[in-house]
Amino acid sequence: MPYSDKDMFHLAVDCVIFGFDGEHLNLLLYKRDFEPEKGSWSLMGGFLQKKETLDDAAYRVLARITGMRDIYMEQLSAFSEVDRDPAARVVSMAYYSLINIQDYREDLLKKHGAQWFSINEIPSLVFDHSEIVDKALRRLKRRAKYQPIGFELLPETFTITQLRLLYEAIYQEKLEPANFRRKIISMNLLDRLPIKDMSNSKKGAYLYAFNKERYEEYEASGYSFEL
Amino acid sequence: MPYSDKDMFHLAVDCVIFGFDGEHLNLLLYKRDFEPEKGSWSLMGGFLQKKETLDDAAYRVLARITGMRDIYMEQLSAFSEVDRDPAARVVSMAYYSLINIQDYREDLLKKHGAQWFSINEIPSLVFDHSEIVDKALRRLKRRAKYQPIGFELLPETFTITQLRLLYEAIYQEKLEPANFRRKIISMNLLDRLPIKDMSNSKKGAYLYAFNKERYEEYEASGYSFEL
DNA sequence: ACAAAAGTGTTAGACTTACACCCATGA
DNA sequence: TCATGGGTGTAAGTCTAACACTTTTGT
Repeated sequence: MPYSDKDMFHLAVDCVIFGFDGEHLNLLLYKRDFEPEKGSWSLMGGFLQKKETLDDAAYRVLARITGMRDIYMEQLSAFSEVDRDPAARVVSMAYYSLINIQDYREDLLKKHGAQWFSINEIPSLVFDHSEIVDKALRRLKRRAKYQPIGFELLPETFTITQLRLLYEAIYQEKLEPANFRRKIISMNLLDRLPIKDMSNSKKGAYLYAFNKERYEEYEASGYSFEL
Repeated sequence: MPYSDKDMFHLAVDCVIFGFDGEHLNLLLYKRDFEPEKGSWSLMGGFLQKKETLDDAAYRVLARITGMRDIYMEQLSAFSEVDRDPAARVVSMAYYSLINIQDYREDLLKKHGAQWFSINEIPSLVFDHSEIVDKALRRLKRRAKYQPIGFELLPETFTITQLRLLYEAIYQEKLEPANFRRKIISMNLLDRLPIKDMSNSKKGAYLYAFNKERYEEYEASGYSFEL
């Protein structure tokens, strides 16, 4: 048996799940339902199983809690401090994902004791989960600037104002509406639909959809998204 | 015993080690000295041990092969395909590191059958190591643009021309000497020493040193490095 | 003197920022 | 008609790209 002299480890995945409610960036947490630290707020997690990849495991956890598939998800970082889980040595791969908050299945959240928290009001978390969230937030801020991932947090169609509010929530700073609008439109990645959203103004605001195919073409020919 | 019903895994680290020889970006590889795939070119790696973190393990591997400490190193990504190592299930955490090629200990490299390869002439590698290298290269290109990590690949002091050649090797494209010089100097992160390097020109070129403290101050007050 | 690398100057055009202004419409 | 969010215009200032030019010194 090869490597039989080598140590073996429990491997877990922990998911930092972001959602945007139109105003604040939110984080999905749940009350841990097993020991140790049962009852404390925690990221969603689960153990890696023999016949799956880490990505598989992360999607499995996400689907269990939210009922959603086809979610934007990305590896964040491994956390491997020897005593991070006081009960046993567990190495955790952290993932972060961006979901359209309207798609989540309320019943599943309830069932798992899950709850959305504004990123400005995050409670204290078990183990090193606060550190994980911190890292995820920093990563999200950077990524949002240089890759078109913001759209993952919005519905299929959205107004430029909604998009700006999202970026303001991510960056935690105000953006000039006029300049933001021109910049994002000049990238030519949004398709304007012949429909207006009348819910926020009398004039109505055109709805747009992100054109992923076009982005991928541009990207392949050396273009790089920014801001 | 908590979690006793959960699967356990072998955990490895694999290190993508970059060096710059003044002209090309290089990668340190070694001939694998144990089965499976003994004799094939491979990244440096090792198994995680019970009482160390993944970072510890990566530094341990690096020190064993190069004799160096205090090296720039960063987690890249976990690779966890079920059959990535045909001999057994091994989940690998990939790291990449940047070293000053002049510091490496030739004797240790020889002893381990290690060798530098230009990134344009990388041989085929065992398992998924080519994929790991590919990812590391893409990460390095991005990082170099937005963080001052290039300096890790140069000696303590260097000329602006050396720095430019490094960036040209990373980006794989030519840069305007005049504009590059002005841009990097305008960042105010380099200290000019009262010494000239006479080895490449009759006029001589001033040597500079990266001022890390100043960078960290700037960074703390919101500045962000670019290009 | 001249070749060659180091380093400075200059200018056109692109992009950013800030803010003034016009538009459409429900109440 | 007027208040409100949606959307366009514009001009000053900054940044970039390209390339011409000057500096220094070993041979």
